[in-house]
Amino acid sequence: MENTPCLTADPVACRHCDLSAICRLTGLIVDEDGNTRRMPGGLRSIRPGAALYSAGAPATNLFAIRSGMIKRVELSADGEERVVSFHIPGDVLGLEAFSTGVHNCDAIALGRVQYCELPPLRLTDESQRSAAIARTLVQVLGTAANVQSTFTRGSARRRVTAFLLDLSQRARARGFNGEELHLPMSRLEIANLLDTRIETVSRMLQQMHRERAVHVSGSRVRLLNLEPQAELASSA
Amino acid sequence: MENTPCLTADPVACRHCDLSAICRLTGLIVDEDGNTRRMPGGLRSIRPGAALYSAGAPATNLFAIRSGMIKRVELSADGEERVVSFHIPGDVLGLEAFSTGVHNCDAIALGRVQYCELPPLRLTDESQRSAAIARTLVQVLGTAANVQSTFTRGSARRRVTAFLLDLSQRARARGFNGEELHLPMSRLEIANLLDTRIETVSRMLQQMHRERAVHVSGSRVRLLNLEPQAELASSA
DNA sequence: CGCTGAGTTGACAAGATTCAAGGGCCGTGG
DNA sequence: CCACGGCCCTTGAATCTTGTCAACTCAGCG
Repeated sequence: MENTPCLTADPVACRHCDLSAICRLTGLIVDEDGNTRRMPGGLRSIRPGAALYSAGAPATNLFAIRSGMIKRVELSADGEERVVSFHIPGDVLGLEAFSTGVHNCDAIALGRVQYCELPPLRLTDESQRSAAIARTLVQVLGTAANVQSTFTRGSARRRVTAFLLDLSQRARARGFNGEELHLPMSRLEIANLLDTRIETVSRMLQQMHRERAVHVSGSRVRLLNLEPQAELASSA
Repeated sequence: MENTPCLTADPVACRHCDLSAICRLTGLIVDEDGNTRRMPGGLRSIRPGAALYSAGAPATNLFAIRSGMIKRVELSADGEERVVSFHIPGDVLGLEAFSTGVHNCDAIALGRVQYCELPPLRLTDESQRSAAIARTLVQVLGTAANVQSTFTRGSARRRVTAFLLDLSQRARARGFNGEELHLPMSRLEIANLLDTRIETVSRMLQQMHRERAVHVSGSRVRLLNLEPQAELASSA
């Protein structure tokens, strides 16, 4: 009766969303068991390539992705784009910029994206609720902080593996199928996340395909026998 | 009359410390203009190689480095050590682990380190102070989160450059001399931060030395004409 | 039906790692 | 005081990995 939903098509349930604790605290949703209580401002959506927010814009709101995927990108001085992270339904965006109050990267939709938008949180009052929200923020933020540099360490093979495993695990944590991935982003965008080249990503995926570690077919990747590579350089 | 203090020897003033806002909020220090009011628990110190905290230990306290430097290291499964970050006086440690309540890396002193230790913060009460503290935490954490993957991106040359510039900038922000660096860590530890090899770090430093970009003499490095190599993109 | 853009593949060049050897510094012990 | 060994850093040469450039396939679309 419960078919695992598709990462790139189906919306995430509130109970799997990082924002749900805050939503409940702020009284935006009442219903806990997965059903959406329509929020003030409603469930919004943007089209492929559109920006959830842009670098330089004031950062006051929080966003929770409900369906589709987002890439966060920084444009370096020389016009190269570097992908900071990909986000799936259940992820919260906007928190990273709280320290400066200004977004430092663009958040671009890879395909159609539905999301919830939270009005600015007021942490300034004396309510118990305010403190509880702050604590939750510190937690969410701390979790996110401890991640990302895995993707730019080690060999190209290890990076691609880490990328796939990370995506798979996160999908599973949100109630999606972690074996059957869709990858709505281009090879170039993957390469920009992993700090390597498009040809290298392609070669690694094909190599892993030949070795039956994954099954690659365009943007569709099935994880078969994917061992997290410790740190490999030379093979005898 | 004001001689800029030495990064690896002199203590940082409270006014340059990230923790000072919190110290003031919690009433631990009263004096704002750089003088230390002895804190409850006092100014502690550890010897070279000793741990400020270790992976797996419960994370409740905050630490502010007053003098000396700290490396944070993760031991990977295969026994390799990977350096997560270096910290200078004025930096706050311990916050990264707030989400899990358990430290995920070791914090090791590179030389003698003096530090302040803050007892567990209680964010649970309803006071205005509590909310203010939480806001400060979110800010400090957010700033720290936006950094680290610069060091593992791009060519080896770019990484070494980024490493030196980052250290220099942070030193300056704390009131130290940003041109004359001491580097109490070994080449191996630098290499482990930059995800490269000790020989590569050595070669890059010597190359930059020959080009008069820096002046290298063992652990002493003077920045002369260090251009940030393409794709700077420092996130504010 | 040919254009276009994304993905793949091959050949070669550039860059990084590996292996090996040597130099300098420092503490220990003769 | 000097000799010695250990450790860290540097340097060179061979090798491997990744980047670069170019060609080709394939699917979508006019």
